[in-house]
Amino acid sequence: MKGKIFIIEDEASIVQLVQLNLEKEGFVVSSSLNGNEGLKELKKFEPNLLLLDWMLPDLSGIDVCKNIRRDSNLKNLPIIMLTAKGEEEDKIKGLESGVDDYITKPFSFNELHARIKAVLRRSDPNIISNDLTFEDLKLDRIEKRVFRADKEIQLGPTEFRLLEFFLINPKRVYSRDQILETVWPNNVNVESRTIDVHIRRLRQSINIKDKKELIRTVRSSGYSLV
Amino acid sequence: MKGKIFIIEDEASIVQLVQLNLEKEGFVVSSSLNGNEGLKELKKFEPNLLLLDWMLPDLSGIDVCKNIRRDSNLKNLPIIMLTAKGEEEDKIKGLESGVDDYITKPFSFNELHARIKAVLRRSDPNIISNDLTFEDLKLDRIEKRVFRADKEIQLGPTEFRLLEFFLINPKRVYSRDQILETVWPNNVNVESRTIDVHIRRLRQSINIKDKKELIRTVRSSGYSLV
DNA sequence: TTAAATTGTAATATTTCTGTAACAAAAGAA
DNA sequence: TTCTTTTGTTACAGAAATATTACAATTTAA
Repeated sequence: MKGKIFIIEDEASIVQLVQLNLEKEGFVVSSSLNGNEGLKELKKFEPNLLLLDWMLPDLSGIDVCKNIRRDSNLKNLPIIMLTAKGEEEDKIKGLESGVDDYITKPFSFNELHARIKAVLRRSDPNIISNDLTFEDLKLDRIEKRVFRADKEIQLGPTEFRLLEFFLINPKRVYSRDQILETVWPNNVNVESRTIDVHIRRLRQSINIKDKKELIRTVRSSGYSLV
Repeated sequence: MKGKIFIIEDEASIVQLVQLNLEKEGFVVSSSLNGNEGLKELKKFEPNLLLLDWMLPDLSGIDVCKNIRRDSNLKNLPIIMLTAKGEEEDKIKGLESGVDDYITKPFSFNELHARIKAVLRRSDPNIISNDLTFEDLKLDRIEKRVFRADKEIQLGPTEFRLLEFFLINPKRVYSRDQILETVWPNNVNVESRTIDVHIRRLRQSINIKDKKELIRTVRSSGYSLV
């Protein structure tokens, strides 16, 4: 799944077209033709991104936007505003009201797609694909494969989950307790030093000679991917 | 490739919608907004099927149709007529003039797709492929046959469904639960370990010596086709 | 109806993975 | 330096997951 996108736009033809195209790209899409209803459905649908028309029959796009930014659950929802030609002077106003990007109608689908990807990449990089990557490291969550410099690497289940964990937030340092909580199934009790051993195993697997060490030890704090 | 479809229809919105959907299904699609031009482009495009609007700005659908039937190269081109509601009395006239099927607007895409498949199956069964393939593996869903490297392989019903399942999403790793849910009829209760046995049987059947193993075991995750 | 094929399960064998302990090495602190 | 703390490394036994086999029950075909 690439992510969920909600559309609030009153021109049904645009909605259909965009929806179809996005679904073709692997997004899950839902839509609403006006602002008030849209706001309600939004909360149920929990999208990763909102495409919002500037001019709506009831509320204006800006009003919808403000509403969203006021809602603690939706505060961080990325929004791309759809504006008609000639409304461009309002750009700045739109961005001020908390829009992440805007696009002028008529737009090509490619342009829209590019912007969606850009915005999503900023807000939630994992949605764009099921691959987690960091430098020359790639982890495919669907096929359950790991590559370093395009060479496949064999990992045991725990090492796989461990690497997956680090790849979600590279560079960040995690304590052994944090690692334990997330990577190990709940309610198991393992020694904190066990992690050292798994780190060692992971290191051994992903390290390639002449390539730099990818896992950093932070004494008295934990480990991180660098 | 599933085949080429040409559309002659003057409502651009319908054309767009249908075209997108058909392309999503794997057809190659081209279109024209009026009859005369459509006839010309038809000959270049060489479609396997024509979607023809009843009411066109210049020629009527029937005229286009008659034209086609008179042309020795296009004589056998299957045609599905698109009619608006209320024109239904004309059905018979349409079919008499050499139309293979007709569909009334507004129609759902599913309905259209079903009719297209039906017509194509009659006129050119090879186009509607019900084969799933992956590398040198081929599964014919209609004839219920499986081939590896052009040699037919005998499978039991369950192994067949299992392989069919893997072929729909090759490379993707499925858990035993996912496999159970999809491959086994609902509401049956079989041990999750039973799958191992069927995997073994499937492996035994589709493996050929000197050829690589096709089913990959991903410890603690499941299986996939590779 | 009989024979053959198919299916699910249990029992057993095999493989792979995991956690721990013990010791070595490194980094800080005194 | 020397001591203390933290991390690295290794080996290994037990655990866990998968493979394989055999068999009885059931379905299908002859």
